[in-house]
Amino acid sequence: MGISDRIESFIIELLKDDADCAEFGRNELAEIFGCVPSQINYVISTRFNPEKGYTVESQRGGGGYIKIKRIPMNKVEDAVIMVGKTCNFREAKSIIKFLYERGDISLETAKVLTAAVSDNAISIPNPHRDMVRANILKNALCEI
Amino acid sequence: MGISDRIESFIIELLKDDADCAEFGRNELAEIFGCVPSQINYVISTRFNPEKGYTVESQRGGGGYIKIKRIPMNKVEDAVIMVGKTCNFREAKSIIKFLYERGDISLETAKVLTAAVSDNAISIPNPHRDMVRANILKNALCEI
DNA sequence: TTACAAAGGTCAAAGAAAGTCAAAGTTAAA
DNA sequence: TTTAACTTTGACTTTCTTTGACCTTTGTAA
Repeated sequence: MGISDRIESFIIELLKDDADCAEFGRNELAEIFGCVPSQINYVISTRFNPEKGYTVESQRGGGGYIKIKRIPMNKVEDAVIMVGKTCNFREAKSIIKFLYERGDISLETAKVLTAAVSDNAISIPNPHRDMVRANILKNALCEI
Repeated sequence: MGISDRIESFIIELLKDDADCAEFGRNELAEIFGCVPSQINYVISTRFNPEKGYTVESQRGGGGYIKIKRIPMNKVEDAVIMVGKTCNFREAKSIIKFLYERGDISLETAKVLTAAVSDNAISIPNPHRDMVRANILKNALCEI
C-alpha cells in the first residue's frame, strides 16, 4: 500500500467522523505522512474529484485549509452522470461501492456488477474498453 | 520441475494461507525465484486464468501489486457450461431468467445484469460482441 | 498600503511498478 | 527425427506515483 493510498484512507476516515466533511491543512497532512505537500494535491485530484462524488474547497494564505465534502446524491441518475463517457475499472468500482454503501443496491448486485465490468470480463484492448465499460455501467444503473 | 511450476506452487500456497486470496509484487516474486519479471505474467496467464477458476487484479506504479483470488470451482464450471464461448442477447436473457426463477439471484440482480449484457450496453460490432457478452456473463456468474 | 510570510496550486520530470510481445530455448509426442 | 507445444528471456510500453521547482493568493504587521 503506497503513500497515496494511505493518505486516501486517512481522508476517508476523517469524512466518516464528521458528517461527510473533512478539513485539514495541506502542509499539516504532508507532515503527518512525511511526503511533499503536492502529493496531497495528487491524492485529491485522483481520488476525491467530482467524478468520484466529492467537492473540494480550499483557501490559501495564513490559516489556509482544504475542505473535502461528499456530494449528496439522492438519485441513481446522479450516479449515471458520474460514469461519464469513459470509465476505468477503478472508477467503476468506486461508483458501485458508493451505491452499495448508500443502500441503493444489494451486495449481490454490487458483486455481480463489479465482476461484469472488470477488465477480465470486458475482454477488448484498452482505448475501447473504458468506453464500453462506461456504457455497460450506465445501462445497468438505469435499471435500479 | 521448471521454474513456472515452482512459482505456481508458491502462489497456490499463498492462496491456502489467506482465504483464497494471494497478493504480492511482481518484481518481488521474480526476485525470490531469480527469474525475469515477465515470467510471473506467464505463470499467471497460463495457470491462474479465469477458466482455471481464478480472478486476477493488479495495479501499476509505486505500491503496485498483483492480487489473485480463487473462485469456487463449481461456479466456474457452471458458468462455463451455461454460457458458451459466444452468446447472443436472447441466450443471455434466458440464462439470467433461469437463474432468477431457480432463486439463485434476486430480481434486482437479474434486471441489472440483463441491462449490462444488452446489445445497447455492449456497444461493439457483432462478431466480437457475442464473445465479449459471453465473457462478461461468465465473470458475473462466478460471483453468485 | 505595501511588503512579507504563510498558505495552497500547477506542472513536468523522474521513478516505480506491472503489461506486452516476440524471439530463442526446451521438451514431449508422433 | 521432426514438429508442435510449452518455457524462458529480455527489450520495449503503459500506467500510476513521487518529488521538486516555481507560481498565485491571502492575511498581517510596518
